[in-house]
Amino acid sequence: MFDSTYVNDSIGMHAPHGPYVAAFDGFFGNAQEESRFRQQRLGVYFLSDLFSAGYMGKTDYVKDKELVTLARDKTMTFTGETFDQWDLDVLIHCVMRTPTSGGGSEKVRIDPGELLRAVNLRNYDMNRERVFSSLWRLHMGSMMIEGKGYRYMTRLIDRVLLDQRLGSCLVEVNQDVVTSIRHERNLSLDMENRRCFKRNGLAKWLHGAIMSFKGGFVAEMECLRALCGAPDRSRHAFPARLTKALDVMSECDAIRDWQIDGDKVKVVPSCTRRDGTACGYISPSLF
DNA sequence: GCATCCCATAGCTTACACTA
DNA sequence: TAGTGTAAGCTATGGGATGC
Repeated sequence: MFDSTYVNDSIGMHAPHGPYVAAFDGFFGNAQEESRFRQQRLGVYFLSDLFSAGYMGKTDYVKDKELVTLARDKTMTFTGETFDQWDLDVLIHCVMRTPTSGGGSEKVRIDPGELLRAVNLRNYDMNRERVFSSLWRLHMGSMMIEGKGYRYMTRLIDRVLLDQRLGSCLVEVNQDVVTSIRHERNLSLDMENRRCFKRNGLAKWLHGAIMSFKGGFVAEMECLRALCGAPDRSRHAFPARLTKALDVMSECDAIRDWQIDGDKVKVVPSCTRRDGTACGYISPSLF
Protein backbone atom coordinates (compact mmCIF):
# COMPACT_ATOMS: atom_id res chain seq x y z
CA MET A 1 0.00 0.00 0.00
CA PHE A 2 2.82 2.39 0.75
CA ASP A 3 3.52 2.85 -2.88
CA SER A 4 4.49 6.06 -4.59
CA THR A 5 1.20 6.06 -6.49
CA TYR A 6 -0.64 6.53 -3.21
CA VAL A 7 1.32 9.53 -2.05
CA ASN A 8 1.20 11.53 -5.21
CA ASP A 9 -2.38 12.69 -4.73
CA SER A 10 -1.88 15.11 -1.92
CA ILE A 11 -4.57 17.44 -0.67
CA GLY A 12 -6.45 17.97 -3.81
CA MET A 13 -3.77 20.22 -5.23
CA HIS A 14 -1.65 19.11 -8.13
CA ALA A 15 1.80 19.52 -6.67
CA PRO A 16 4.70 17.94 -8.54
CA HIS A 17 7.04 19.94 -6.28
CA GLY A 18 6.74 20.76 -2.62
CA PRO A 19 4.07 23.41 -1.99
CA TYR A 20 6.40 26.35 -2.33
CA VAL A 21 9.33 25.17 -4.42
CA ALA A 22 9.68 28.09 -6.77
CA ALA A 23 9.29 26.97 -10.32
CA PHE A 24 10.36 30.33 -11.69
CA ASP A 25 14.02 31.18 -11.30
CA GLY A 26 14.71 34.85 -11.12
CA PHE A 27 11.91 36.09 -8.87
CA PHE A 28 14.07 35.92 -5.75
CA GLY A 29 17.30 36.63 -7.53
CA ASN A 30 19.80 33.81 -7.50
CA ALA A 31 19.23 30.28 -6.16
CA GLN A 32 21.28 30.94 -3.01
CA GLU A 33 19.03 33.84 -1.96
CA GLU A 34 15.96 31.71 -2.61
CA SER A 35 17.34 28.97 -0.39
CA ARG A 36 18.04 31.48 2.40
CA PHE A 37 14.51 32.83 2.17
CA ARG A 38 12.88 29.45 2.32
CA GLN A 39 14.69 28.11 5.38
CA GLN A 40 13.19 29.59 8.54
CA ARG A 41 15.19 29.86 11.74
CA LEU A 42 14.41 27.50 14.57
CA GLY A 43 13.06 30.39 16.64
CA VAL A 44 10.25 30.92 14.14
CA TYR A 45 8.82 27.59 15.25
CA PHE A 46 9.98 27.36 18.87
CA LEU A 47 10.09 30.96 20.15
CA SER A 48 6.46 31.75 19.53
CA ASP A 49 3.03 30.57 20.59
CA LEU A 50 2.81 28.40 17.44
CA PHE A 51 3.39 25.42 19.76
CA SER A 52 1.87 26.54 23.06
CA ALA A 53 3.18 25.37 26.44
CA GLY A 54 0.32 22.95 26.98
CA TYR A 55 0.35 19.20 26.51
CA MET A 56 -2.46 17.24 24.88
CA GLY A 57 -4.74 20.09 25.77
CA LYS A 58 -7.87 21.40 24.14
CA THR A 59 -7.37 22.65 20.59
CA ASP A 60 -9.25 25.48 18.89
CA TYR A 61 -9.72 26.27 15.25
CA VAL A 62 -8.30 29.70 14.51
CA LYS A 63 -8.24 31.68 11.29
CA ASP A 64 -5.44 34.13 10.53
CA LYS A 65 -4.45 34.26 14.19
CA GLU A 66 -1.46 36.55 14.66
CA LEU A 67 1.24 34.64 16.51
CA VAL A 68 3.35 36.14 19.29
CA THR A 69 6.96 35.99 18.06
CA LEU A 70 10.29 37.71 18.62
CA ALA A 71 10.54 38.82 15.00
CA ARG A 72 10.56 42.59 14.64
CA ASP A 73 10.46 42.85 10.87
CA LYS A 74 7.81 40.27 10.04
CA THR A 75 4.47 38.99 11.27
CA MET A 76 3.29 35.40 11.43
CA THR A 77 -0.31 34.31 11.17
CA PHE A 78 -1.72 30.83 11.60
CA THR A 79 -4.85 29.13 10.32
CA GLY A 80 -5.92 25.71 11.55
CA GLU A 81 -6.23 23.70 14.77
CA THR A 82 -3.86 25.11 17.38
CA PHE A 83 -0.69 23.17 18.29
CA ASP A 84 0.84 22.40 21.67
CA GLN A 85 3.98 20.59 22.82
CA TRP A 86 2.45 17.19 22.11
CA ASP A 87 2.28 18.18 18.44
CA LEU A 88 5.90 19.29 18.62
CA ASP A 89 6.89 15.89 20.05
CA VAL A 90 5.15 14.23 17.10
CA LEU A 91 6.83 16.61 14.64
CA ILE A 92 10.32 16.11 16.10
CA HIS A 93 9.82 12.32 16.07
CA CYS A 94 8.96 12.50 12.36
CA VAL A 95 11.89 14.85 11.66
CA MET A 96 14.32 12.48 13.43
CA ARG A 97 13.26 9.63 11.17
CA THR A 98 13.18 11.59 7.92
CA PRO A 99 16.10 10.62 5.69
CA THR A 100 18.05 13.63 4.47
CA SER A 101 20.21 12.06 1.80
CA GLY A 102 17.94 12.88 -1.12
CA GLY A 103 18.07 16.65 -0.78
CA GLY A 104 14.39 16.99 -1.64
CA SER A 105 11.23 15.92 0.18
CA GLU A 106 11.55 12.47 1.76
CA LYS A 107 8.74 10.39 3.19
CA VAL A 108 9.04 8.32 6.34
CA ARG A 109 6.92 5.53 7.79
CA ILE A 110 5.68 6.33 11.30
CA ASP A 111 4.51 3.62 13.68
CA PRO A 112 2.24 5.23 16.33
CA GLY A 113 3.20 2.63 18.95
CA GLU A 114 6.90 3.35 18.47
CA LEU A 115 6.23 7.09 18.64
CA LEU A 116 4.27 6.72 21.88
CA ARG A 117 7.02 4.64 23.48
CA ALA A 118 9.58 7.24 22.35
CA VAL A 119 7.73 10.00 24.24
CA ASN A 120 6.97 7.86 27.29
CA LEU A 121 3.25 7.41 26.64
CA ARG A 122 1.15 4.30 26.67
CA ASN A 123 0.41 2.54 23.45
CA TYR A 124 -3.34 2.17 23.48
CA ASP A 125 -6.24 3.12 21.23
CA MET A 126 -6.84 6.62 22.54
CA ASN A 127 -3.17 7.62 22.36
CA ARG A 128 -2.75 6.12 18.87
CA GLU A 129 -5.77 8.17 17.79
CA ARG A 130 -4.03 11.22 19.26
CA VAL A 131 -1.00 10.55 17.06
CA PHE A 132 -3.22 10.51 13.97
CA SER A 133 -5.06 13.65 15.11
CA SER A 134 -1.78 15.44 15.70
CA LEU A 135 -0.46 14.49 12.24
CA TRP A 136 -3.73 15.76 10.79
CA ARG A 137 -3.38 19.08 12.66
CA LEU A 138 0.27 19.45 11.61
CA HIS A 139 -0.72 18.87 8.01
CA MET A 140 -3.81 21.08 7.99
CA GLY A 141 -2.36 24.04 9.92
CA SER A 142 -0.90 26.66 7.62
CA MET A 143 1.32 29.62 8.43
CA MET A 144 1.82 32.87 6.64
CA ILE A 145 4.96 34.87 7.31
CA GLU A 146 4.69 38.43 6.08
CA GLY A 147 7.79 40.58 5.77
CA LYS A 148 8.79 43.67 3.86
CA GLY A 149 7.50 43.11 0.36
CA TYR A 150 6.82 39.40 0.55
CA ARG A 151 4.42 36.84 1.92
CA TYR A 152 5.51 33.29 2.60
CA MET A 153 2.92 30.52 2.96
CA THR A 154 3.91 27.17 4.40
CA ARG A 155 2.84 24.18 6.48
CA LEU A 156 4.81 21.80 8.71
CA ILE A 157 3.83 18.45 7.22
CA ASP A 158 3.26 18.32 3.48
CA ARG A 159 1.55 14.94 3.16
CA VAL A 160 0.18 12.19 5.40
CA LEU A 161 -1.01 8.77 4.34
CA LEU A 162 -2.82 6.77 6.99
CA ASP A 163 -2.97 3.00 6.47
CA GLN A 164 -6.01 2.06 8.55
CA ARG A 165 -5.46 -1.65 7.91
CA LEU A 166 -1.91 -1.69 9.30
CA GLY A 167 -2.46 1.19 11.72
CA SER A 168 0.68 2.97 10.56
CA CYS A 169 1.25 6.03 8.42
CA LEU A 170 3.52 7.55 5.87
CA VAL A 171 4.54 11.14 6.51
CA GLU A 172 6.32 13.72 4.42
CA VAL A 173 7.62 16.53 6.63
CA ASN A 174 8.22 19.91 5.03
CA GLN A 175 11.90 19.82 4.00
CA ASP A 176 12.56 23.33 5.39
CA VAL A 177 11.33 22.21 8.80
CA VAL A 178 13.58 19.14 8.66
CA THR A 179 16.56 21.30 7.74
CA SER A 180 15.84 23.92 10.43
CA ILE A 181 15.34 21.45 13.27
CA ARG A 182 18.21 19.13 12.38
CA HIS A 183 20.66 21.97 11.83
CA GLU A 184 23.44 21.69 14.43
CA ARG A 185 21.21 19.75 16.80
CA ASN A 186 21.72 16.43 18.54
CA LEU A 187 18.07 15.43 18.23
CA SER A 188 18.49 12.15 20.13
CA LEU A 189 19.66 14.13 23.16
CA ASP A 190 16.82 16.65 22.69
CA MET A 191 14.21 13.90 22.60
CA GLU A 192 15.80 12.23 25.64
CA ASN A 193 15.42 15.52 27.54
CA ARG A 194 11.85 16.04 26.37
CA ARG A 195 10.90 12.49 27.38
CA CYS A 196 12.25 13.26 30.85
CA PHE A 197 9.89 16.27 31.13
CA LYS A 198 6.89 13.92 30.78
CA ARG A 199 3.67 15.97 30.48
CA ASN A 200 5.12 19.29 31.57
CA GLY A 201 4.34 21.36 28.49
CA LEU A 202 6.02 24.51 29.79
CA ALA A 203 9.31 22.61 30.39
CA LYS A 204 9.10 21.36 26.81
CA TRP A 205 8.42 24.87 25.49
CA LEU A 206 11.40 26.26 27.46
CA HIS A 207 13.51 23.43 26.05
CA GLY A 208 12.52 24.63 22.58
CA ALA A 209 13.59 28.13 23.61
CA ILE A 210 17.06 26.95 24.63
CA MET A 211 17.28 24.99 21.37
CA SER A 212 17.06 28.42 19.74
CA PHE A 213 19.08 30.44 22.28
CA LYS A 214 22.09 28.14 22.69
CA GLY A 215 23.66 30.50 25.21
CA GLY A 216 20.53 30.61 27.36
CA PHE A 217 18.26 33.59 27.78
CA VAL A 218 16.99 36.28 30.11
CA ALA A 219 13.28 37.00 29.83
CA GLU A 220 10.64 39.14 31.43
CA MET A 221 8.02 36.90 32.98
CA GLU A 222 5.07 38.54 31.23
CA CYS A 223 6.73 38.33 27.82
CA LEU A 224 7.58 34.70 28.38
CA ARG A 225 3.97 33.99 29.32
CA ALA A 226 2.69 35.66 26.16
CA LEU A 227 5.29 33.92 23.97
CA CYS A 228 4.48 30.45 25.26
CA GLY A 229 0.76 30.97 24.72
CA ALA A 230 -0.32 30.71 28.37
CA PRO A 231 -3.82 32.15 28.70
CA ASP A 232 -4.47 35.50 30.43
CA ARG A 233 -6.82 33.91 32.95
CA SER A 234 -4.00 31.76 34.37
CA ARG A 235 -1.60 34.70 34.66
CA HIS A 236 -1.40 34.50 38.44
CA ALA A 237 -0.53 30.81 38.32
CA PHE A 238 2.25 31.28 35.76
CA PRO A 239 5.17 31.95 38.18
CA ALA A 240 4.41 28.68 40.00
CA ARG A 241 4.17 26.78 36.72
CA LEU A 242 7.44 28.33 35.57
CA THR A 243 9.24 27.39 38.79
CA LYS A 244 7.96 23.83 38.49
CA ALA A 245 9.02 23.59 34.85
CA LEU A 246 12.53 24.92 35.58
CA ASP A 247 12.83 22.47 38.46
CA VAL A 248 11.92 19.59 36.17
CA MET A 249 14.43 20.77 33.55
CA SER A 250 17.13 21.09 36.18
CA GLU A 251 16.43 17.58 37.51
CA CYS A 252 16.73 16.24 33.97
CA ASP A 253 20.08 18.10 33.48
CA ALA A 254 18.60 20.00 30.54
CA ILE A 255 19.65 23.28 32.17
CA ARG A 256 22.68 24.06 34.31
CA ASP A 257 21.26 27.00 36.21
CA TRP A 258 18.16 29.15 36.47
CA GLN A 259 17.09 32.19 38.47
CA ILE A 260 13.88 34.10 38.98
CA ASP A 261 14.61 37.63 40.15
CA GLY A 262 11.41 39.65 40.49
CA ASP A 263 9.81 39.60 37.05
CA LYS A 264 13.02 38.46 35.30
CA VAL A 265 13.89 34.86 34.49
CA LYS A 266 17.39 33.68 33.59
CA VAL A 267 18.01 30.21 32.14
CA VAL A 268 21.43 28.70 31.41
CA PRO A 269 21.38 25.44 29.40
CA SER A 270 23.66 22.53 30.29
CA CYS A 271 25.28 22.48 26.86
CA THR A 272 26.31 26.17 26.89
CA ARG A 273 29.48 26.57 24.94
CA ARG A 274 32.19 28.57 26.65
CA ASP A 275 33.19 30.40 23.51
CA GLY A 276 31.09 33.47 24.17
CA THR A 277 27.84 32.22 22.64
CA ALA A 278 25.42 35.09 23.11
CA CYS A 279 22.65 34.93 25.67
CA GLY A 280 19.21 35.86 24.33
CA TYR A 281 17.08 38.62 25.81
CA ILE A 282 13.31 38.58 25.69
CA SER A 283 11.65 41.88 26.57
CA PRO A 284 8.51 43.87 25.71
CA SER A 285 10.44 45.99 23.21
CA LEU A 286 10.55 42.96 20.95
CA PHE A 287 6.78 42.73 20.69
C1' DG B 1 6.84 -9.61 25.65
C1' DC B 2 3.24 -6.65 24.72
C1' DA B 3 -1.41 -4.76 25.08
C1' DT B 4 -5.25 -3.73 27.87
C1' DC B 5 -8.04 -2.96 32.00
C1' DC B 6 -8.86 -1.27 36.73
C1' DC B 7 -8.19 1.83 40.45
C1' DA B 8 -5.87 5.22 43.33
C1' DT B 9 -3.25 9.30 42.83
C1' DA B 10 -1.30 13.54 40.95
C1' DG B 11 -1.34 17.51 38.13
C1' DC B 12 -3.56 20.95 35.34
C1' DT B 13 -7.37 23.95 34.11
C1' DT B 14 -11.09 26.63 35.21
C1' DA B 15 -14.60 28.79 37.86
C1' DC B 16 -15.61 31.27 41.76
C1' DA B 17 -14.77 34.04 45.88
C1' DC B 18 -12.20 37.49 48.03
C1' DT B 19 -9.45 41.81 48.35
C1' DA B 20 -7.41 46.22 47.16
C1' DT C 1 -12.84 46.33 38.12
C1' DA C 2 -8.63 43.93 38.02
C1' DG C 3 -5.69 40.95 40.34
C1' DT C 4 -5.05 36.99 43.35
C1' DG C 5 -6.01 32.74 45.99
C1' DT C 6 -8.40 28.45 46.37
C1' DA C 7 -10.97 24.46 45.49
C1' DA C 8 -13.48 21.36 42.43
C1' DG C 9 -13.56 18.73 38.34
C1' DC C 10 -11.34 16.52 34.70
C1' DT C 11 -7.82 13.76 32.70
C1' DA C 12 -3.51 11.26 32.44
C1' DT C 13 -0.26 8.47 34.99
C1' DG C 14 1.62 4.60 37.63
C1' DG C 15 1.36 0.11 39.34
C1' DG C 16 -0.58 -4.29 39.45
C1' DA C 17 -3.26 -7.92 37.29
C1' DT C 18 -4.72 -10.38 33.36
C1' DG C 19 -5.01 -12.11 28.66
C1' DC C 20 -3.09 -13.07 24.11
